[in-house]
Amino acid sequence: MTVSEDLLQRIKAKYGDLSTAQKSIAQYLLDNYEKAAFLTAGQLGTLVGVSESTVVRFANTLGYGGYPHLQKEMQEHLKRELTTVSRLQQSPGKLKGPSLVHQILENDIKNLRRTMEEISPEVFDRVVEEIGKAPNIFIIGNRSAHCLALFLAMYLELLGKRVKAVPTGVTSIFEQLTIVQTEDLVIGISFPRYTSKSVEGFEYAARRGARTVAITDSVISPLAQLADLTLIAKSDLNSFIEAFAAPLSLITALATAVGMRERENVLRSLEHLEEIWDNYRIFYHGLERGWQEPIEK
Amino acid sequence: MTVSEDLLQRIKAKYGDLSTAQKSIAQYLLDNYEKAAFLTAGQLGTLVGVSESTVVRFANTLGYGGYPHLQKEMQEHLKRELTTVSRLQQSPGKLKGPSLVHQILENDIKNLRRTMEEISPEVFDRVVEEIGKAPNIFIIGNRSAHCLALFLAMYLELLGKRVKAVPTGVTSIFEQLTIVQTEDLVIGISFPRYTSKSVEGFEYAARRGARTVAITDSVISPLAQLADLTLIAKSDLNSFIEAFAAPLSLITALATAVGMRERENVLRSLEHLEEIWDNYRIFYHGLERGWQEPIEK
DNA sequence: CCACAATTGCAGCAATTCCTGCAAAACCAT
DNA sequence: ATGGTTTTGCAGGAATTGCTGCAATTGTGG
Repeated sequence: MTVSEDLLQRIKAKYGDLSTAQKSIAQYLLDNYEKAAFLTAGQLGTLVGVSESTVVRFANTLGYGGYPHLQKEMQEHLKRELTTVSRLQQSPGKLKGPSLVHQILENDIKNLRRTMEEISPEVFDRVVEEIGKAPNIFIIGNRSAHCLALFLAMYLELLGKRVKAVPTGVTSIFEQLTIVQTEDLVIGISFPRYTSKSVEGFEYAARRGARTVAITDSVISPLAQLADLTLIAKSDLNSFIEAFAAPLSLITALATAVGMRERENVLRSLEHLEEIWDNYRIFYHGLERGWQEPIEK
Repeated sequence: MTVSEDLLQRIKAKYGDLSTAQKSIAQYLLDNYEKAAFLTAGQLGTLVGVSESTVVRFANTLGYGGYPHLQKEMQEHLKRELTTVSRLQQSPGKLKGPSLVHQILENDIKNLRRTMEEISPEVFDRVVEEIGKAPNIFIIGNRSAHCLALFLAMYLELLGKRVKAVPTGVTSIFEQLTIVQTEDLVIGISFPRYTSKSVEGFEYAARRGARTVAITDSVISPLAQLADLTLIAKSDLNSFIEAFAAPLSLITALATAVGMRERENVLRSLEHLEEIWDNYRIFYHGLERGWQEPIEK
């Protein structure tokens, strides 16, 4: 816990006693430990302009058992930085222990970051294209992913698309997919542990020649193997429940992008909807906020 | 640029040709490269449960010159993630091409952060209590919030609770809520622009003397006024679509906490479910991972 | 300028990590 | 089952990386 601080503090504490060459190493570490964490003693030495031995002795001076020990500490520091929200680190004694809520929200933040990192804007755009021009859209999603499927379906419908969420229900997925045609788009949403019905349904659709998009958690998911286009959203689960924030966010982005693509149509049909919503009092009227323009600084 | 994609793409390309042991390595790398990047071949092998040799051969199969080469690639990937994220953090929305996806995911990260700051662990715990001891639970959620309601309902059901998601459907919310009793718990989920049906239904339940919990976006939301307990999840919308990542994450945390509260019961009923799942082949079997314990340090 | 101390780099040795031949085990299709 | 193929782990040698004695260098105060 205080491990990462240790490194910085050790350097600070001993900095005065260090020799010139060692000071330059210390300097480099403070500025670039995210690079240094991966270097061998020799490489680090060359980079800083000192010999390998000096680097080793530097580690010893700081009180480490050897260079590998120092290196490990840098790596821990790095890992910590990756997974922890800086805000939490800074906020003082406010939180006694990282409560469960915090752990889970933090985990979802990590998933979102990672998703952001791995998502390919090109693929994303092409998916938006596909959704835009597809005459019919089928969305496969079972169990927990069904909620995601419904969400996507609902918004695409709002945007004037012909959409059908296809869960296993009264009729099997296959039956519901018999009407799929080659121009149609099938979006499969599935995360570990992938439900077999979803995989089979998706496979069936692919074999029938439909265009296929997978929203899943990794390139090696069974859906990704079958799909024309794959969008990755991370969903590391560290409990028995899926962490679906990232997939949901991705789906939100998808729907938004589709909306942007056909701005005119969408605005028109939204205006129309507003009227309906108003007439039928769909929304609560105590706190009506009205339409909000995309703001954000 | 394409360096980091290379690793993923290589894995995807060769994944089919890999053996079982190698697949589990691939799996581990995709989920945990931030840890794997620091490990030696031997350590990685031990962690995944295969021999060092298999790890080395895995690297070769992917086309790398050896394990160090593969390792270097993971490190590059990691470094990239670090720098990208910090860049994104520092200048939100100021990127050269701030793609829509990034904007939206980033916005959701912001929502999660603010939710994390504003959530009260005490209230959260009390809500968990309430859920735990309630004989029946009703979850009100309409339109987009319906997905959230379904999600929560599904998991609570999995945990052995008597739950009913109450959307406007064949019968009105009121009709569905006539059976509510004073010991029962009603959870209302609603975000701007609050659907009137949800507010009215929630109000009705409150007047009937049920215990009430609101999951909503602010203390001044109509639901919060009526509820015994209120959980705040931020959902700043910067488009016509709600950003529901934070509420979803909060709900995930809720369900997890409830699960933890009754660990024994839950584990027992999960074991039972595992059997059922297995017998009926609910999950896809190519990539079966089995039950994973909550790990993380 | 000299003597002495501290620091540095080299070179070779020690330790770790990685690679590969080989036999046992697992798998698979008869 | 059975024979053949593939996969796996082990063991030991190869390569890399880290450590340290020693001599050269630098720096310093007299």
